[in-house]
This record gives sequence, C-alpha cells and structure tokens, in this order.
Amino acid sequence: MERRFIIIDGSSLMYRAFFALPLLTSSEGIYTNAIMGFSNMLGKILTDYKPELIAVAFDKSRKTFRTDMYEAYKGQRAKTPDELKSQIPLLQEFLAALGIAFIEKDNYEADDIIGTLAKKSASEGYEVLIVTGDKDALQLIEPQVKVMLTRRGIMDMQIFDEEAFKEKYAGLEPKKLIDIKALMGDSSDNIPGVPGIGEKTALKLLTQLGDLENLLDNIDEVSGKKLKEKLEENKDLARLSYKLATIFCDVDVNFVPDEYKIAPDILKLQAFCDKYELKTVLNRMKKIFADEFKSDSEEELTLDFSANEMPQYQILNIDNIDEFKNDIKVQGKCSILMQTEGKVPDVNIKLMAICVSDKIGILKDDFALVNDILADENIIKNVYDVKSFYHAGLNLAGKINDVLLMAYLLEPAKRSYEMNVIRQIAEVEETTDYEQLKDEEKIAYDIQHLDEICKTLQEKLKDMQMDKLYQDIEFPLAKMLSDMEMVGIYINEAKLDEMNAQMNSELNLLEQDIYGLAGEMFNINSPKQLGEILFVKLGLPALKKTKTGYSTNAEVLENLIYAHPIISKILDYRLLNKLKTTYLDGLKALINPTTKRIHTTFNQTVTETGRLSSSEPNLQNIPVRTAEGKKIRSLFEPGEGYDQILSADYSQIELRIMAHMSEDKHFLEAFRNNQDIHQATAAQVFNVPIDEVTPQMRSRAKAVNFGIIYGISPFGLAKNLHISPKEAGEYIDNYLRECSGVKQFMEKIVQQAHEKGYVTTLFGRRRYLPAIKSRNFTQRSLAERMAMNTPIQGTAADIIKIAMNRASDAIKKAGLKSRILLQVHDELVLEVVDKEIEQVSEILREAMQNTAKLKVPLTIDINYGKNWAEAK
DNA sequence: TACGTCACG
DNA sequence: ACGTACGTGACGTAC
Repeated sequence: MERRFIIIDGSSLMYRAFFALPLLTSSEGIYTNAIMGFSNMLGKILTDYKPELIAVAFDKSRKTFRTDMYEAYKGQRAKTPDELKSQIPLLQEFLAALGIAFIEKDNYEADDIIGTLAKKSASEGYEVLIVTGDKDALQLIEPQVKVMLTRRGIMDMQIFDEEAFKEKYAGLEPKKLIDIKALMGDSSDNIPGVPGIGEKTALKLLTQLGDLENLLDNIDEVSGKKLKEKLEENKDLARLSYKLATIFCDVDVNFVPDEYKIAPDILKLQAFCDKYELKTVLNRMKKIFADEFKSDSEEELTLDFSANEMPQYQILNIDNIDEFKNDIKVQGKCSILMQTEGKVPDVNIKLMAICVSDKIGILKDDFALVNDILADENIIKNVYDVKSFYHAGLNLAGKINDVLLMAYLLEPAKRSYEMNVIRQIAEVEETTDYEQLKDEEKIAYDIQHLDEICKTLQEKLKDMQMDKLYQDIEFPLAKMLSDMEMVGIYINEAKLDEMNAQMNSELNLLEQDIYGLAGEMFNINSPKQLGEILFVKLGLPALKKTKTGYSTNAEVLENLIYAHPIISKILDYRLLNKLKTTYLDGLKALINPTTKRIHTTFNQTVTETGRLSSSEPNLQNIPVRTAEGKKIRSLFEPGEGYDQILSADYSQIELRIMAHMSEDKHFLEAFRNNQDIHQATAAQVFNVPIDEVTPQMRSRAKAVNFGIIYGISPFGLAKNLHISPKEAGEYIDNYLRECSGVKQFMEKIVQQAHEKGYVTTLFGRRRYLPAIKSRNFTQRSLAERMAMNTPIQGTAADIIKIAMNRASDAIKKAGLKSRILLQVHDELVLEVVDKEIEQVSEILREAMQNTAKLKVPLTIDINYGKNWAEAK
C-alpha cells in the first residue's frame, strides 16, 4: 500500500467552500454552507486518494477573510465574515468525529504548518498531497510533494507537480515562486514587491538571471533604464518581500504518523449531523467509511442506504450480455450513456451504461460488445450528446433521440445542459442527492429515467412544433459537426513561429517607445494603469468612464490620437498584442501534435438564437478586417493532399430574410433585381435616383440597415454614425416611413413577443423573452430588440445548418475528396483538390441557395486561394 | 470571479 | 429620467 499523506489547508478551503455554496442555515439558524462545501471536498479526496494519513491545518489568527470579496459578491445578500467564522467550530467538531487531526499553532499560518509537515513526512518516505486554494503553496512542490489547487468553486481541482509548475511559470523551479512573488508582490497577502513589476517582467528577469539575489547583484545586465532604476531603488523592498513570501518550514510540530491516522466515530458523527441537519454529509461519510462502520453497527448501515433510492445495476461482460441484447431486440429500443476521455480526434470511452426496461448494465472495458446494437437500425436509441458518440468512433444507426439537443431546442437560454438540468426541463423529479454520487452511480442514476425524460421532451417538441427542427436540422447536423471537428484545419506552424518572432520584436519596440513617452514603466495591458498614465499623469481629457474607472478603449483613444504621440503607439501595441496573444500564442497551443491540425469544438447548444459557436480555439473570429489580421488568416492552408482553401458565403443573408419576413416592397424589389442593397436603400430614404447616391449616403444607409437587423434605436445608431440621437432618430423615422413594410413587421414581431412571450424563426425555433413585460425600460427595450433580431439571426442560422447537412450529404454521395472544415455563421470553409473545384462549387450552390424558398433569391459568393486570406 | 477590451458574423 | 445597437469567445488584470 502506498504511504500517502494528505494535508489540507483548512483555512483557504473553508473560505472557498463558503463562497461556492449559497448561504445555508439549519433550522436553529446556524450557518452550514462552508462545512457542507468542505465535507463535499473532503469526501471526494478520501474516495479518490484513499490516503493512509490526513491532517487539516488552520490559521491560528483566523484572519482568513478579505473584505473586498464579499462586498463584490453578487446574486444574493453579501455574506459576512461572521457567517464564515461561526462555522469554524463546526469544522473542528466534524473533524473530531471523523478522527481527523486538526492542527493550529499560535503565531503561525496554515501554510507554515503544512510546509513543515510536508517536509518532515516526505523525508520519511511519504507521498504528500497538499490540498489548498492558495497558490503560495506551490513553492512547496518537490519530487514527493504535490499540490492540489482548487479552481472555480471548490470541487474543481488541479494537481501541480514539478513539471506542471514549470509549464505554468516559464520553466522555473517551484522554489522560484518566492522570487517571483518578491518581485511582483501580492496585494492579497500584503507583499509589496517591486513597484511596476508584474508577473510578465518578473518571469522574464528570473529566466534571464536565475534568482532574486543574483538579479540584485547584477542589475547592470537588465535591459531598460527605467527597470534598472526601479530595481536599484527597491532592493530592500524586494528582499523584505522575499522573506514575507517564504513559507516557514520549521514550525514546532512533530510528525508522528499515528496522530494522522483516520479514526471515525460513528456515534459522534451521527450526533453532529443530526444537530446541524447535515443528512447528505452523513450519508456520504457513511458510504466512504462503510468498512469501518460495518463491524460497529450493522444496522446503521442498512438504514443509511434506504435513504437514497439508488438504482440496481450489473456489470456487463461477454457472459451476461446476450440476455441483455435479447431484451433490447424485443423492446426495439434502449438508452445508452457514456463517459469519454481525451480530446478530438483522440477520444476514448471510459464508461458506458445501457438500459432496457428497468434493467441497467454497465460496461467498463469491452465496449465493442454492443457494437451490433448500436449499428442496428431497427433499435431506437435514447442518448445524451450524440456528437460525443461520433467522436468516440461509434457507428450509430436507427432513430436517435439526443436529450441534449432536444433540451436545447426547448429551452435555449440555459447556461448548461447537465443531466440534472435536463431532468428539470423534462420535469422528472430527482430522488437522491445527485451531486454526492460516484461516477458509476451517477451514470446508472441518469440512465434509469432516460426513456421517460425522452418521451416528455419529444412530446413537448411536438406540441411546440419543433420536432422537425430536431429531426431534420439539429440531429443530422451533429454528425456533420463531428466530422468537421475530427478533420480539423491545417495551420502553417513554421510561418506562425516566424510571425510570432516578428511581432515580438515590434511589440518590444513599441513598449520601449510607450515607456519613454510616458516617462515611466507601467503595464500597458492594464486599463487601470493606462488610464492613470493618460488621464492623470499626462493630463489628457477623459472622454468616457466605465463603472470602475476611465475608459481606454479604441474608440476613446482614437479621439485622442492628435492629443499626444503616445496614443497611436498604444493603439498599435493593443492591436499587435491582441493578435499575438489570442491568435498566434493561442492557436499554436492548440495544434494537435499528431495531426498537425487545429480541432475546434463547434458548440451546438450555446447560443439563444440558434447559431453555432466555436471554442478552443474559436475559429469563428479569426481576424480579417485589418491588414495585420489578414496575415493571421493566411496561416490557414489546405492540408496535405489538398490544393486550395475555398470559401462560400451567403450574400446579405440577414437582410434577405428581413425582406422575406417583412415583405417590404422596396427590399423585395431591390433583391429581386440583384441591386446593391445599401445603395438602393439610400436612394429610397434620401429620395434620390439610384445613380446619384453618394458613398456617404450609402454608408449611412448601410448603418441603418444594420440597425434594423439589431433592433433599431436612435441611441445605438447615433453612436455608430457619430451623430446626435436626434439626427439618428430622424434617419430612422425617414427610413421607416419609406420602408413601411419593415416598420409593420417590426411592430408585429414585438407585439407577438408580448402576447406569446416568445419569438420564432422561419423554421419554428423559439426564443423566450420574459423581460419584454418588464417595467424596467432598459430591460424591456433590450427584450424588444432581441424580439426583432432573433427571428432574423435565427433563421439565417437555420438556413446555413440545413445547407451544411445538404452539402455534406452531396459531397459524400458524389464521392469527392474535398471536405467542409469550418462554418462562420454565413460562410462555409472547405479544403478542396483542384480537379474538384467546379463540382464542389456546383454542389455548394445547389445546397446553399436552394435551402429555403424565400420571396427573394438567396445567393452565395465562392472564392478560393492558397490560404484562407486569399479565398476572398 | 468580474470587468474591460477586442476579434468575428 | 432612464441608458442600449444583435450574437459569440479569449485574453489579461484586479479584486
């Protein structure tokens, strides 16, 4: 057995747990959310790591509460320090019942105790895992000491060993965290650091000169005059910071293994949980310590499990699978769930559950046993997230009900569609404390009601007339998206590296120029520091404020461009820095080492309008508008065996949909005659012949057309055109008077939203807008603009989704090698071979232009070239 | 975690 | 008097 010692930072984890959960109270009014969160975390660690020894360290001073956090806390009444402190005795009581050592020492922080214990136990051969929410502890990492950090909330953990640390901190050793802190400081720990040095500079200096002492001895070697001065002036402060940042590993605590063995006392635990009404905590702990408790009190244990209605399941294998399959064939349907691991295109199945009638089976390794069931087109399958099945290489046939996609269509405004959310959408009650279950139990629990959930969701879809939307659009699209994701897109890494080096040197020059013009070093990336420099030190006029300070966005800066030479440098710096960090660094990190391609995720259940979104990386916002940006786009090239990147994009699809829906006669006519729509609009609203429309008139008309799509308002248009709201209002009035069809349509759609509470697309996709009844002007106005925009944006999304399905089928049917790689809302991007270009173009025209029979034609433009930038 | 900023349609 | 153009995702800073 492994000798594993887990040391928990009680202070920081209580604090995290306190914030992660809503404020809970027992009926006697005692706060219990921190203890609840803490016990969840403890339970998970005990189950996952089964440590031999465990200890919880605490700050004796208990000054573990930063006022800034709870003041900023939103969504409910702010939590107070007293509410946290009152839960500390509960934690002590809880740990005493579990027989877990609780250590605190006068004048020492939890970190110091942890450091000391880690050092001593490691030297006696223990594998140490420190669990904390405080990054400081990373300096304690050694070959035998790892640190587990909580990220968001408390249950999301990340383990750091030496390697992981180096990856995060520019290859530096964990011990160097102290040197980093000594330079950059830490406001939350009251470590001053050297003013003007942030993480970026600290890492650069330490990579160059090793450690703080060596750096302070060799300040000459540092580049940048200002930086040198700063270091020179603040030597003592840096040394003091170093001391403050160092965790003291020589506290007077002895490491006696026996003191840290876990010795739970069932009666005490029961009394504790009864007193504070922590039933789920008791159940969880009983399950974990089932063996210990069995000998003591058999009865308690049976009582315990009757509290939860857990499904019974069997582990399936070659010997018992046939009976299961027989049942499925007789029923003609089954439910299948799985858990996967790995990233596209290397996805493996971790766990699979299969359910027929009330029988639940779990497969742990030989997943191929059910391949014939999956491929049987006579068997209906209920699943969750069909795209992940395709990712795992499974061949699915027969009617597939994906509860994820169905739930999204029913309620597209949900932030997530975990199974518990879907149960709620299907109005199926949860009969257990779901979050407390282990993986295997969760999947068994999820699958037992899947058929019932599915039936409800299907009925709802049918009632709302969205069953076709599921069957004809969203479900087939999942396969298409999976194919695109797995194929990925090739990016020229050598060119990317070259561009990165080039941008780095340009950024360094700009940085120096900016520091020179400002007269000091500061963090250009910090809007706060930048605002201070521009509007206080340099005394430039502050034109706009944000809720936290001065606004420094591009619009503000452009207005100041003649006021000071620093402004244009900052704009250039921002542009280049954005391109480098988001695109060059961001894309490089996501190149798959095996395929050398980038595999984005197309999210099918994110937007409220029905659009797709793309993430990790987002390939729907690759630069195109500036010359510098186009260089990034030019990195995307056809992969091996392909000749060109081809782009097919809809021309003015949203305005065409608006024309169709509103039946405005001017728009219908302009599109039917294939006119330049903005020019035609200008002629109409400015009442001039079409060939007398000036470029300015056209660009104003264009802005108004955009405004119409977004849900027009004088303020928005005024801002966009840099005119007064009054003047903008006149434009709008004029426009709506001339285009009365548009006006009627917009009024009708807002009225419909009021009456029904939702708006729909041409294909029946629905978006609820409850705020439309709000008495708050801002919220109601926003809902009204959404009511106008969603049918247009959403219909465009429906149309391109259908087109993708059709195009993909046609390409497959024609047996072509060319393939679709990306969708960018109104554009499809393909890699093609030269000899197929004509045929592919023909297929795309047919698939995209004839998707929907609108009252105006839908047209596409096709372009191709040696890279994505040239396919324009 | 929240905010500001900026990339795209 | 109020105070916004619609829909996204990623990065960096500061809290």
